[in-house]
Amino acid sequence: MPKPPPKPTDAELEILQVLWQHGPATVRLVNEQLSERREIGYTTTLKIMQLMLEKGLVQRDDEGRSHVYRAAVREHDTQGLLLDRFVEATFGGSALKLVLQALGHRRTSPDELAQIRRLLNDIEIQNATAPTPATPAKADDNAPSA
Amino acid sequence: MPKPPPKPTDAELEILQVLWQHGPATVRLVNEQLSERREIGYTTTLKIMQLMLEKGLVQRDDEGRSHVYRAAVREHDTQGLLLDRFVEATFGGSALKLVLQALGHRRTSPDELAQIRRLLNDIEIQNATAPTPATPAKADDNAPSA
DNA sequence: AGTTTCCTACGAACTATTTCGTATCCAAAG
DNA sequence: CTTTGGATACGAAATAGTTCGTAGGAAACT
Repeated sequence: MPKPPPKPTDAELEILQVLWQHGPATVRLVNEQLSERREIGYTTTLKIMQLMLEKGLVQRDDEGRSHVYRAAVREHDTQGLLLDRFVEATFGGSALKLVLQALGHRRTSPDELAQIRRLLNDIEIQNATAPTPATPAKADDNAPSA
Repeated sequence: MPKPPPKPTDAELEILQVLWQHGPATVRLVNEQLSERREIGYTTTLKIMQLMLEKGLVQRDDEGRSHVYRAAVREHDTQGLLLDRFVEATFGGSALKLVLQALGHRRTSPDELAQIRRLLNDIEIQNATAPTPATPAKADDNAPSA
C-alpha cells in the first residue's frame, strides 16, 4: 500500500464535488463551476488542483494542451471518512445524535422518510441474520471500528 | 441583537464539549479533560478559552482567584449550525445522503433504531397535521409492517 | 517576610490553507 | 515570422488557527 490520500481540506472538497458530479474536467471547467458559487481566481483553482495531485486526491491526463483531472478518491469513501471525524468532533462520537438532529432540525419529505424506513428495515434484518459479524463474542459491545 | 457568535473552530469545539458535558469549569479542569485525549499545554487551553471569550462563545465569572468559564452557546444550536455547513460541504446539501450514510456505514443498535423509528413517526404525524406548504399529496405507501 | 505555587495575560512563532501575481510555454491566427 | 490567447508552474503573501514561552500578580505555606 502506497499511502492513503489525506483528508481533503474545504477547498479541495469543493473541487472533488465538481469532479464527482461532472466527471473528469479541466481546470477551466472546475473554476467556472466554483465561480458560480463564489469569487475565485483561475490560478487559485489551478494551484489547489496541483496540490491535490501531489496528495493523490486527483489524477490527471496531461496529454493535450490542457490537462484533464479526475477524482482519485471515491465519493462514498471520502464522505465516510469526513463523517467519522465530524461525528467525533461535533457529536462526541454519537452517530445517533447526529441522525436525530439531522432529521429533526430540517424538513424531511415523505419520500425521504420512506427511504430511511427502508434502510432501517434492511438493517434490522441484517442484525437478525448476522448479529455483529467478525466480532469476538462479547456480551454487548459497540465496537468503534478502528 | 448584538451579534451572533461565530462558528467555533475544532479546538474551540473540543472545549465546548467539555463545558457542555461538565458544566461551568476552570481552565485547569478543561485542560485536564483535554489532556486525557491528547497532548496539550495549559497555556494553550487558556489562550483558546480567552479567544472564545472575545468571540462570545463562552462567558466567565472572574470573581475568585481562578476564573470560571461556561458555554455561551447552546449545544443543540451549535451542532445544528455545524451540521448545516457540513452537509453543505460534504454532501452537497443533501441531509438524506448524510443520514443514509451515517446509518449504513456503522453498526446501529436495535435500541438506536427504535429511537429513530419513533422520531420518524413523530415527523410523519407532524407532516400529516401541518403538511408542508406547496407539497401536493403524494402517495406514501411504504408503510412497512414493522 | 520570603518562597513557592497557581493563576492570568499576552506576544510571537509555527502550521496549514488559500489566494494570487508573474513568468513561461505553446499552438493557432494573422 | 510575430502576435495573441489560453494554459501550466511556481514563489510568495495573506489568512486562520494552534501552540507555547515568559512575565507578573496574588494567595498559600513555612
